[in-house]
Amino acid sequence: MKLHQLRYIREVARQGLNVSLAAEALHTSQPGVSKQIQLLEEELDLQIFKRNGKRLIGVTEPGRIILERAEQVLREMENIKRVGEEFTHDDTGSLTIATTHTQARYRLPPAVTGFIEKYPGVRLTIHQGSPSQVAEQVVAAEADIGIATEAIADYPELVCLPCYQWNRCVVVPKGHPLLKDTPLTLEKIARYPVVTYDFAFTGGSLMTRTFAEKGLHPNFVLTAIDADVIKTYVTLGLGIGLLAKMAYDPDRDVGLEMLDASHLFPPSTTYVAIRRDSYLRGYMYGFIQMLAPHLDRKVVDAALKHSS
Amino acid sequence: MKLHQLRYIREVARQGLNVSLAAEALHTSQPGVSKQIQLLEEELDLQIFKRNGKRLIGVTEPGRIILERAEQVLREMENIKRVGEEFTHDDTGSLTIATTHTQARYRLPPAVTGFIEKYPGVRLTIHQGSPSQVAEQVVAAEADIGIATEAIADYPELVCLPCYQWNRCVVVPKGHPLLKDTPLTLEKIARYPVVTYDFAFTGGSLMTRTFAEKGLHPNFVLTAIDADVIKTYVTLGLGIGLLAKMAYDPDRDVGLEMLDASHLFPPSTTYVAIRRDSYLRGYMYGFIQMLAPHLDRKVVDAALKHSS
DNA sequence: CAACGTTACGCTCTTCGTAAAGATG
DNA sequence: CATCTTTACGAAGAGCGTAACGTTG
Repeated sequence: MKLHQLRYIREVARQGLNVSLAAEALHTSQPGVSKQIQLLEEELDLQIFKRNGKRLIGVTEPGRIILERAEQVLREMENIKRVGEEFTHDDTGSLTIATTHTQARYRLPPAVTGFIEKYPGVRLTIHQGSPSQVAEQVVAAEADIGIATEAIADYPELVCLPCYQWNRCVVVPKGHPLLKDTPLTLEKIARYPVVTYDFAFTGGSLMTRTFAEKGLHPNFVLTAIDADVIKTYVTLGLGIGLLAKMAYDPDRDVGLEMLDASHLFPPSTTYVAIRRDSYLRGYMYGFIQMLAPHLDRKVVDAALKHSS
Repeated sequence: MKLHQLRYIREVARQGLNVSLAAEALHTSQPGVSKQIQLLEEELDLQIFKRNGKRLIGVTEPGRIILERAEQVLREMENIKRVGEEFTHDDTGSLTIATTHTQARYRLPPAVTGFIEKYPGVRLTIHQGSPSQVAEQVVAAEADIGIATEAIADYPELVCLPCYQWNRCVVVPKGHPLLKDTPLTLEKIARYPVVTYDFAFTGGSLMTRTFAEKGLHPNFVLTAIDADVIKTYVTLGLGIGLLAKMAYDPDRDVGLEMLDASHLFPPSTTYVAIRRDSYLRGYMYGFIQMLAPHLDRKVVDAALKHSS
């Protein structure tokens, strides 16, 4: 059993059971891939792929299990390589962060600025997506770190660390009647059309639940994945905006006013998610701590170890 | 980076940093091992082993991490091999169980009997040891399954499943005054010299704690790791025995009488422990269920998946 | 000097790529 | 018949073992 053979079956599976594509992706010849897969199947004495004549048409039950395990092995090999890099070039490498729009736009910038200043040799990449996409990317080891608020604690492969809490606010166009009608309540919000996050997104489902508990069903005229889109439509007078307080910027959002709504909704917690089995580079610990000072190396290591 | 290289560094570490011994254990030549380790270190661009001239005298910090990861990789390769065996020879293989004396002697026999009847092709091995030794063996993948009562839930690498509960009894020589002095209490037990389990062993520490809570400090004249030893000395009149109820056999223990002590001590739970990342053969599920019928394949898989 | 690790070298086995042949839809 | 997989074969390369050399305590 050779590592190459595991790489080959993984790539074939990833390329939709197309051996030719896999060979190309691996910068090798197609017959070589074919051969190695046969050898592996012969050694294990079972079929990994279902075939119809010469075509691969599926993955067998044992094949599925083997593919999972193979991924694990290859990830761990990556980790070993990382250890080498960490100890010889501890200030160069790459960091890929998966996160949602709101975090990327309003919460990460200071940490990112500090990071590129402290670790100029590290290539930083940010992938944006829905919370579940964020989680999936970390699970698939396409991202080193995931930052999101929802749907991220349910993956057994991930360790989640509470990063910070936040709450919501209402934004309205200047001169809106709600500005004088204090204090703000859920009932008053529900009288107006509401523009807010897409339900799949940060805190979306929690908001509807909070309204529903009071028997309220506001008119959600528009749901977006993007706080800037929400604010744009509020400016246009489409309705009032309900979004993360951190997404309101008094300097920039000149046509809008903000009303704190922290007392109306339970606070949400944003988490940092890491694969349990990943080996973290020094600068990754650095980034996490810049984002949440209480998450120092010890805390993160303890969380990783606690259930590895 | 080759799998062989990982095997080599693992074996060298295991053999106390002796390359020659490692080469022998791996059935290969010593220079080959030396060479491959050098190549690996060169590729990773760091030292795995500390050297004094040509002697290996220690493991470097990155080396320690790499060795851990290498073990993980090699274990996972073992698992893949197992998958092959499971699907081609699903009724042959081996099962190694690590457990304590009391479990092996009084609780496992029916399950073992049933097992060898149902799976005659599987070679069964039982390793006996203290609870911590049991746990260590499972962690080191020297045993597939660990069965013990204490000190086994603290290993993050292991998943523990509650197997069954049990409690204690007092055994006394025939005609002992305690037999007529009902009901049995802790105070009455403490009046006599006590023969019981070694403190490191099943329920030992729990018993002393229970006595101490009542301000009692019985005279433990002998502590043993073995229920049969305890009973032997009780027969000899050294004191009264305090042991697991399952360890009393009315047919065999002819010179002894048993007094239930379940009401005096909190019940203990015996757990089955498995490495989180191990691939279980079908017959392993079979054995576990024979031992504890509620632990069917679904339950075990759920527990393994829940935190892998 | 005895035990241990490294270097040197020739041999073997594996792997890879190219070319050709066989299946599939 | 275009696409995809397998078979065949020759060349390059990696790993292994023996033997000789260098170090360590």
